Amino acid sequence: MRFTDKKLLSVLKKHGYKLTLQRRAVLKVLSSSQEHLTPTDIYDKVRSECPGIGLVTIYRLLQILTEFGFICEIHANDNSRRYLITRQPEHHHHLICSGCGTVVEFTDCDLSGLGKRLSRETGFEIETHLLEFVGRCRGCQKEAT
Amino acid sequence: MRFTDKKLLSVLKKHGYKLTLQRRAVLKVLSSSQEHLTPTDIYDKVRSECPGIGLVTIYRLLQILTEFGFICEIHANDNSRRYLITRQPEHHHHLICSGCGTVVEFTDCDLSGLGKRLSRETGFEIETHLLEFVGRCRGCQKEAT
DNA sequence: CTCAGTGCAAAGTCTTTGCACTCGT
DNA sequence: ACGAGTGCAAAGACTTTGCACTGAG
Repeated sequence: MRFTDKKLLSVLKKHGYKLTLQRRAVLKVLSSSQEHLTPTDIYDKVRSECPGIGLVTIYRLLQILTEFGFICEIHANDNSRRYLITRQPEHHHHLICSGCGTVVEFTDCDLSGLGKRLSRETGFEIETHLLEFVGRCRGCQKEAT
Repeated sequence: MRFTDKKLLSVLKKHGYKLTLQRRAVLKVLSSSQEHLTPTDIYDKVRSECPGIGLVTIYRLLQILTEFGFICEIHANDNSRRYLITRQPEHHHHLICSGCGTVVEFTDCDLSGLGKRLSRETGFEIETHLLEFVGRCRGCQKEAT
């Protein structure tokens, strides 16, 4: 599941944000991408549709989306800095392809048993957890052979 | 479990690295800290013992330690950039206190069932995973009351 | 004595901020 | 027409690199 750009636009509008060409273009790119993108990745993709756009505009929209919880970061892909993708608002996790960067979201992870055990052993009061799986998607498996 | 500075020094020596005062001081700070530290955090801590040290030296040692796999990053603590801590070399995970930043390592996580299910459902060939729990340690729970 | 290691300063990235102009409402 | 939003350029924050000096082996 994933937000459409229409949905995102309507939320922005409801909160009094203006629906500029730039924002429409960025949201289109974000909502239709399966990969986790850096601000610069988004910039490059958006420019074909919206040539004059500035990188700053992307940073500013990303910040707004983050406040709404529409953005989440991918961590497992080490070397890189800060990867972003639109998301569903419920608690969820990611399965990331180490080949092409495609991200699949999944929601069901039963970690309550492990959480309880850690809590018992360490005295910590568990608040949340972060879980990412990394692997190769079908396409990238084929490529490797 | 955690590497002592002695152990780390002996590995460096074995690989032909010189054991300078600066390196000794940084390793002492790293190996005795329970928190995840930024390069600047380390810098501040080391300066009391080794006043003339440069931040650059810390970056350079961190890079060496990373190559050996003695460093790992903490991700769950959002806002911040790049947090570091000495580690045990086996596959392991972290339990992080959202109050004081203390990090506890744990090794046993049974995610093979979940991994298999994801693999079946998505066609991904799972390679690895990243798991972090965030909570409040005993001390920080007391503080809150 | 030798050269890896250091610290300084400068350069490179990435991100944010200030400001005048533009365009959605 | 108004003010949020934009793009430029400049400033900040973080990290890496070049270079001459220092000190561990």
